[in-house]
Amino acid sequence: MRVDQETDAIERLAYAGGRLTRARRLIARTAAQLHGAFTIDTLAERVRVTDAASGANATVYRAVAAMERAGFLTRVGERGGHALFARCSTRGHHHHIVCETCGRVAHADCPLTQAIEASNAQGFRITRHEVTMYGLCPECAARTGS
Amino acid sequence: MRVDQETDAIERLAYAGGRLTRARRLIARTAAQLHGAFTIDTLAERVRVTDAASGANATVYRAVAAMERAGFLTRVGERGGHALFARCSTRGHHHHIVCETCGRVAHADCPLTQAIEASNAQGFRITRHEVTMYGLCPECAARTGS
DNA sequence: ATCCAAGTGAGAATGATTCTCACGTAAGCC
DNA sequence: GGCTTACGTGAGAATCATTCTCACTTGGAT
Repeated sequence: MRVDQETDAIERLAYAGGRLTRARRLIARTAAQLHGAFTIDTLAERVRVTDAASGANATVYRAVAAMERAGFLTRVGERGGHALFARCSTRGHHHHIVCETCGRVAHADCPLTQAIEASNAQGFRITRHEVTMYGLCPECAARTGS
Repeated sequence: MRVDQETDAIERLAYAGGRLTRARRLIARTAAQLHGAFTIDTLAERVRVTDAASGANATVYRAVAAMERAGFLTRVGERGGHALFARCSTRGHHHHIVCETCGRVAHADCPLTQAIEASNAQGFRITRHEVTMYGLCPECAARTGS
C-alpha cells in the first residue's frame, strides 16, 4: 500500500520515533482529521468506522498517550468525566480555550505571570498551575444568539 | 448530650438547613479541624478514628457534597486522582494555591480578567474557567531548602 | 530472511465515586 | 412527650474511565 507523503509525515510526527503500526497510523490520521478537542472514546469510535479491528480501546488509549508524549496531542481539558485532547504542537507555555459546544480550541497566553509573582511575594513557590477556559467559540456564540 | 455552642454553629453552618445527624455533625467537626486541603478518604479515615460507625465512605461523600452545596467546603484541586477539598467560605470569585507538600491553601485573586477580555476580542465568549496553582507553602519551601 | 522488542487486543482489574434499598432518626406537629 | 415521615445512613453493588495482563503479532534493524 502506497502512503501519501504528507499523511506519512503526520503519522511519523505523531509518534516521534515510535513504531508505525497499522493501528497507530490509522489512529494518528483520524486524530488529525478531528477538528478541535475530542475524547478518547470518540476517537476510538471514528477509528472503528474505518477499521473495526484497529480500534480496541486499550490501543487507542496507548496511542493517545504516545502522541501526547511526542508532543503531537495535548490534553486540553475534560468534558463529562472524559479527558479532552486536541492536536497542539504549538511551542512555548500557553493555555487553551475550549468551546463547550463544538470543541473548537484556541490558544491563550499565560495570564499567570503576575499572579505567580504575587504568590511568590506571599512566600509560596509555585511549581505548577492549571488554567482552562471554557466557553463558546465565535461561530457557536453567533448561533446561540447574542 | 450538650453541644458546645461554637461547634454547634459550625455544624449548622456546614449544612445550611439540612438535617444534623450524628454522622454529619462528626464529619463537619472533623473537616473543620483538618487544616488545608484534604481528600475525602482522608476525612473518612479521620472520622472513623473517632467513631467507626459514622465513617462509611458513601456517607462522607454525601456529607461533603452537602457541605459544598452549602458553601462551607470548596473543591480546591486534586492530588493523585483524589479530589481535594478545603474549608472556604471566602466570598467573591477567587482561586486557590495548594501546597503540594502539606496541603495548606491560600487564596489568589483571579488573574484572568485580562485574559478573558483578550479571548472576547478573539470572538470567544468565556463562560467558565479553572485556575489552580500548586507549589510549596512558605514553611514547606523553607524546609526543602532554597 | 531472521529476530525480538515494541505494539496489539480481549478481557480482567483498578479505583474513585455514585447508586440501591432496607433501616434509622431528626424535627415538625399535636 | 409520642407520631409521622421525609431525609439520612450504611453495606455493598454498580458505574465507568482508564490501566493492566498476557498470549499473540509485527515493524524494522541487522
